[in-house]
Amino acid sequence: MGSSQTVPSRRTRAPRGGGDKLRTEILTAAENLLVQTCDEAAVTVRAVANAVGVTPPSIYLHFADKDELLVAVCERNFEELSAAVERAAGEATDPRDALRLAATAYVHFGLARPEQYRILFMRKAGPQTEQMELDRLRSSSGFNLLLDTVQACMQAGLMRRSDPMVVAVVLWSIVHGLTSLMISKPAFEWPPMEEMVDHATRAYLDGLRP
Amino acid sequence: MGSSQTVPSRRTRAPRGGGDKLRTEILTAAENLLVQTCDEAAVTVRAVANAVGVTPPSIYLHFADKDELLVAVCERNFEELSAAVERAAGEATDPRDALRLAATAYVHFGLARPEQYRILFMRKAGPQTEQMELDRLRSSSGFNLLLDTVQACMQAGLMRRSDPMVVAVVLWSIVHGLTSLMISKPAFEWPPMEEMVDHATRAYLDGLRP
DNA sequence: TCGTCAGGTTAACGGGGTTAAGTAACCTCT
DNA sequence: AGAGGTTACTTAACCCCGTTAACCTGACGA
Repeated sequence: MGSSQTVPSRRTRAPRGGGDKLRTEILTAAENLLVQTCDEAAVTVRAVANAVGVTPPSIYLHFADKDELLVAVCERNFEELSAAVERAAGEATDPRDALRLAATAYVHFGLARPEQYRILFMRKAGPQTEQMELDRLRSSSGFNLLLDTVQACMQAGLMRRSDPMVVAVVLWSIVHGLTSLMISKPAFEWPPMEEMVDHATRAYLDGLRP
Repeated sequence: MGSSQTVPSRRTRAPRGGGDKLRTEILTAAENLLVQTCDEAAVTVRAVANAVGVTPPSIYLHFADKDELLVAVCERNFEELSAAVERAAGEATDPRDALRLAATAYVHFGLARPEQYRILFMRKAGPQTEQMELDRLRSSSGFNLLLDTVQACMQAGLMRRSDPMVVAVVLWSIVHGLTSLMISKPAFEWPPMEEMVDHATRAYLDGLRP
């Protein structure tokens, strides 16, 4: 790989059917920018276009606006988060342990990708963007697995019977609360993350025993 | 009190010692903008200056940058949040109930001022801004009251002995998690707020019994 | 070969944060 | 009462941002 030029030497034009190639190039360039700078503000349309080797208006051939681009970038991470949580839950032997392992995996994943987590779960989204995100959330295997696991706990007699939706949302709130607080106030002297997650979920689930 | 003009007819210049008058005018104008539009993006330096009846550079006579202005606006709300939580805790008879009442008051307060809550607790702040916020947090009566109340629970035999800091932070995470999730995903079909807060804190505190 | 159309570009608009330099009202001091 | 000097601003401008309208041009089927 030779010397990387400062001006990324305009892309060669894509062949006839290959317009979608640019779309994925934009997505990976935007993701790289987000990860490298760790700052959503650095991901400007112009910076992304420049990284791809294209002019800014070309972005709008594939994304309606900047918001849609950011959401598309983070969709991938949402799938990965779902997968990581499911994988962790799969390691457990009983559904109660599955919830605890999933909780730790969730926080761990979020803290490893703070900017993406911030965009996914801490941002103010426009109405239609939010609707899209919610649809994706509800149809995601992650959230449904959470609900199912809560119900499995109740059926197995590990958890007092109550509204599973409330329990699921509260569990989500606990892990989201820890994750988002640690992301937005990194300079605070937080106790060790694993200790907090373990303590929180253990105590909450203990309090829900039959 | 005539007809309010579209162009707010330039302020009359402040007298000699009264330069600080503009500072408070800027703060209240910015707060009004934030509350009325319910959108942080609408609070631009230019809009604030225009609302006060002054030109944009005047803002910088009193605030280093836009960030400092926003933080100054929300400081007031932080004090109010502390006060509201303390007031609620004061209604309780035992420290365990104090925690529950404070939790509900916290979420209630946050949901009533979503944009301010977002700026205070969900934003990415610059390093020095964050340091200021953390100092204010640590020296706030609200956070110290939380810690004290947790310790009071332990001393009263209402709560198993463990690191009070962990318990306090987790309690904070629970209420922050609920508040911030409901703020950033308002279109989700959340169960009733009071039910969730009550369920969450009750279960968590039950799980922490000796 | 030639027209068409996908896959881009050029140029520009309006608005944002921020700064350097200028100006005018106020107060003091004689 | 008038001259400073300080305070409280303004004027003008810079650079970056998202976004749009209009144009261009190379690839490909007929």
